[in-house]
Amino acid sequence: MGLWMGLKGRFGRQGRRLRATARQRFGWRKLRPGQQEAMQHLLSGRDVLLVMPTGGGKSAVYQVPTLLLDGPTIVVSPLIALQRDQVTGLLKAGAGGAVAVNSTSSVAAGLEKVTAGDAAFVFLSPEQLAKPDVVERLAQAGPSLIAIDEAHCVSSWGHDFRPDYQRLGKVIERLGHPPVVAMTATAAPNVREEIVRSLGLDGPVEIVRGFDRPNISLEVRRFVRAEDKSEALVEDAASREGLGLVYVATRRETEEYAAALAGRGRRAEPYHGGMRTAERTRVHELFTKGDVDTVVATSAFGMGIDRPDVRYVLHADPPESPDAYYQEIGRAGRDGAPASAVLFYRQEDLGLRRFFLGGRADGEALLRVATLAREHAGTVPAAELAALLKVSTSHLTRLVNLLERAGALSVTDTGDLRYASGTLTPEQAAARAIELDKARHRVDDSRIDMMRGYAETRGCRRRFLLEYFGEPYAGTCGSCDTCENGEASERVPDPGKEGFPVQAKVTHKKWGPGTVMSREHDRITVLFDSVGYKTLSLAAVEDVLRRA
DNA sequence: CGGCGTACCCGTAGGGGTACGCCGGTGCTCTACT
Repeated sequence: MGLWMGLKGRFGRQGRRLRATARQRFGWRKLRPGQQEAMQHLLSGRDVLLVMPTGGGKSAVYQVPTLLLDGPTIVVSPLIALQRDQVTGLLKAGAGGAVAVNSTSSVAAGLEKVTAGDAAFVFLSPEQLAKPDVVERLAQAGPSLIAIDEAHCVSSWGHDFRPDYQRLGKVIERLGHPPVVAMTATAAPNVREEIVRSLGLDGPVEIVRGFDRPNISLEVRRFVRAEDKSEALVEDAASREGLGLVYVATRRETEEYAAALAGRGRRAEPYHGGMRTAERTRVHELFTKGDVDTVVATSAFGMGIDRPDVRYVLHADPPESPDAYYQEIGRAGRDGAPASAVLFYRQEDLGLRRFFLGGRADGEALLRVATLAREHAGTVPAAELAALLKVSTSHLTRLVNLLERAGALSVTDTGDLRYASGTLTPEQAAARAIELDKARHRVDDSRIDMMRGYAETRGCRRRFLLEYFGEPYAGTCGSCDTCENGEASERVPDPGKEGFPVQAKVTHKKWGPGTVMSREHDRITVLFDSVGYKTLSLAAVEDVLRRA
């Protein structure tokens, strides 16, 4: 059956058309594993969740089918710079018109191109798609596909930072829900679930390829004193060959480390979101040309960077989750040659990440939004409510998202709000919204705990990461520090066939349902729906945990 | 959450101790003015 499907997929008529289009219009002589499969699912009308490393050819998955379908493909992309690069690339390839619709040029003129049929690809930010008239125009153009680039942003940016990400599900519906492909380079199982839920994907095919990056060696170096850590990092970076990245947590650190490395005779440049655009562009170009040794950056440097020969990615501070960490180290060694990822770790440095998670939702404000919406018979324009409450529209969007999930509010196609529940009082609605927000906070917190788990594990680090992403990994990798010093092999877990094997569904007395993500010889880590990741001692687990 | 700078204490000279407040990431968009 599997073989037959494979043959049918490879030699089918549709497959031939896809490969011919890829060759003739884009000059790609071969499709990579997973690409054709994803394309065929899209052509047959299925939604697809595509998890592939950067450089793995995710864009091709929507680009090729677009040329076989009527109507434009709408691409949701988080950064204007990314949109620009993609448009330039498509225009150069001459693969149908492409346009980016954003605040840097006339939105009306861009949409005109789309309705006139001059653009097979339209790139937009979620913020553009928050405008009902923009969505209306796109709907009229009869889109054939929707592609969500960097789909993990739905989860990592959608809650507070860029709340319009949480509204994309509604937009997809409004656009008639043509086949959707959500693309990302990393996502743990609960992040994948959130992407699917939030976008409202309909029975999506999940395609995961190239997750393990065996050419990247993994190492964690632990420190007690901050000074020792930074000295060791500078020493390490200064002695390395080739192009590299150093990730830090604050803008100030980018300057400090870059200066320290420059003092050691390295061509080092800082990069962060607070720099002037021209300066950011300059550093980006130096990196693209390879005219720099090390870029010292906050998380602002990443999406859209594309060099195959990054040899090392050092972290002066841990990121907020293994997802973010894997994304950042995944920028090393795309050429397949050996590369290293080293985390310079102090437990205290996780504190800043906990701070960045931010505070709890504003209960007062939630109650006021709910109360005002209910007092209004019918609908209220969101802008009016924002003015009345004296909050920014993005803050209001955040509150509305929570109240909508709590079942108290609904948002009309034109962006107006309506109190949707006949049974919930505003007080109950606010209380529910607060509970939802708390739950998300618990899960985010647990991801920081998992980052600590990675840094402090004495087992194989690669196994830790891959199991975190839901990919069972037998044995040890041989190319991380714990494998090399022999500790990992002493700690190979028993497979746990009798008790709680990896991927087993379990139920906890207090935390409810979850999935076993990893085992060490004396403990297991379980991903719970309600509270995120919890590590449990096997000795103490019998009374509280059972197989579901 | 943790690091860092500042003010202040002590008690008579100078610097060590501590308490307190502030700061810290990611980008879209729209508006006003050059």
